[in-house]
Amino acid sequence: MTIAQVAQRTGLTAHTLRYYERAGLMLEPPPRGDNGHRRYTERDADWIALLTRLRASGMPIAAMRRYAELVRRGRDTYVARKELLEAHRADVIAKIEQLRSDLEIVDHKIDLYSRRIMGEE
Amino acid sequence: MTIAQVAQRTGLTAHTLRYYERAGLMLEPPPRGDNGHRRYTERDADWIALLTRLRASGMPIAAMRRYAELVRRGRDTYVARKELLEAHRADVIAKIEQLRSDLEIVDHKIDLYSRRIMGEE
DNA sequence: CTGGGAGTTAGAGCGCGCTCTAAGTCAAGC
DNA sequence: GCTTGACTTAGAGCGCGCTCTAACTCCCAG
Repeated sequence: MTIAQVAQRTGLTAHTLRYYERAGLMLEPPPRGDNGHRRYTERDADWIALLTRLRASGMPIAAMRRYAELVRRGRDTYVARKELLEAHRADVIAKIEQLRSDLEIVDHKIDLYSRRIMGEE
Repeated sequence: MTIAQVAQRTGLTAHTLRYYERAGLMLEPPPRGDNGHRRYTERDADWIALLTRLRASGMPIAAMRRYAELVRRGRDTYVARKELLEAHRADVIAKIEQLRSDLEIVDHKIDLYSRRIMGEE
């Protein structure tokens, strides 16, 4: 798989894929073909897909790097990995709650404007 | 009210309050005392509190500026204000949905590790 | 043999939202 | 008078996550 294909598949750009690699997010740097081009495996693509999900949920690059390091270190980091994800999970839930609460104010304001608009017309 | 008091109350720093003012987020620049210091009114503090809620819900500074402009322009912008907030509301809801969906993957992974840890011990 | 297209690198640049610095003014307390 | 502390300004700097540029190599089609 070429970098362009992985980009296509994951929605990231080739630039970003190289950036992620530099940032230490890959389990191992993808091997190169004779021409020096990266050749990604299916497993790489799956891993990158997972990264995009973690990223989309607001996990910082630094935490993703820590996670990648744990995965690289193998089976005896299951507990640490689980803890890392649980911490992230708590962050996400807190964020959702925060958004929900802020949404109330927005809704309230919208309501207010609705009534004012009604009152005028 | 001094800038420090408003900072205290809103959780922003004095630096940020001045930045918001420069960014055009205030309804009007707070008047100054004889010493040239800003003197905020209760209404200013309320407005800033609203800004922090909008900000916390992810509204960009630029959108907050547009909203402030509408408020400054007075009563005949109710519809536009409502539309702006409704657009923001849709953004927030979409974000919440996105987070919820990403959370599923995280939960799934946590589950996986739980079972692996169990299996090993 | 000549383009064109896809990849490579190191490193610069950008947009956002602050955050801080430097240099200055002013008022109150010792 | 002198220090301390709260404020003022213009503008620089920062952290994050990309995003892009320049210069290069390689390969293939015409």
